[in-house]
Amino acid sequence: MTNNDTINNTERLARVLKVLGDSNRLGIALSIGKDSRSVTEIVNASGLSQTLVSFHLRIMREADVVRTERNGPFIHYSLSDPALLEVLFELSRMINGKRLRIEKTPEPTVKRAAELKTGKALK
Amino acid sequence: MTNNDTINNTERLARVLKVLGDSNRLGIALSIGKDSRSVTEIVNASGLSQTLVSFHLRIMREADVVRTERNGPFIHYSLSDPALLEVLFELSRMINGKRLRIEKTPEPTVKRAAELKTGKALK
DNA sequence: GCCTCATATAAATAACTACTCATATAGTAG
DNA sequence: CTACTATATGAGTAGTTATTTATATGAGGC
Repeated sequence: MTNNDTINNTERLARVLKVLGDSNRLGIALSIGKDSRSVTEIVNASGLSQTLVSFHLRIMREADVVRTERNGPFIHYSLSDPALLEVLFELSRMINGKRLRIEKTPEPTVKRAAELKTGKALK
Repeated sequence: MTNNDTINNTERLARVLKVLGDSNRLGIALSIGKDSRSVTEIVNASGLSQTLVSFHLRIMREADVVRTERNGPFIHYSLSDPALLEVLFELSRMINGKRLRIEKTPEPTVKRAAELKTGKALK
């Protein structure tokens, strides 16, 4: 592996991180999830204007974060690699830590949740 | 967890992603790695100006991506959560796929490295 | 063909970001 | 205290980005 490859890999990674580093786009990615969603669905879920959603979807498309598929008058968007979600959840866990997770929290036990409520686990 | 928490979690995640979504900052984070590096070391490793490195380090510090510790005249920076590296490597693997890894590849065996050299593993 | 719905694109702009250059602060040695 | 090294900060700026408004394209039904 040449040094140049490393640079390019870093840059490619940075590009994707930047694309996801906008809360509107991140929200869109999370709302697509493992599924496939039409623009209208995304618009409704996000509360953003159709134009703005299309704008962000284009950026995500060009960064190859999402894929499109036409279905009649609809264009359905899905994550190019749904495994992205796991990475995002993991990062979210790291960042939001004891503050719980993004979306429906998948695994915290009742006991753990109780600790969080009392602030006991927050140090 | 209220809906508001979700929004805040998403925003916090986006903020960190944005911080890492600049190739200079990402490079700095990767060059710090599991270690602790002085500003001068980072400057030398990155080839960026001291001012620019300090500028980016401040952004990373304020996003809590890095921590500082003073040692005499030096200020050493380290990743707040070194596990961040694994997440970045995983994402990099997803993105750069068969195109090899970032930095010194941590784990590929000799055999694997040989395959990579011949391009055999690149499909 | 025309109408409607779904989506994309273009242009304009305000806000933000990375960067440079100059300067300041802080630690250590003498 | 002075000199030197290490690091941070402030001001200025060019370039980028998110957003809005207006308009275009494209598919399906009539």
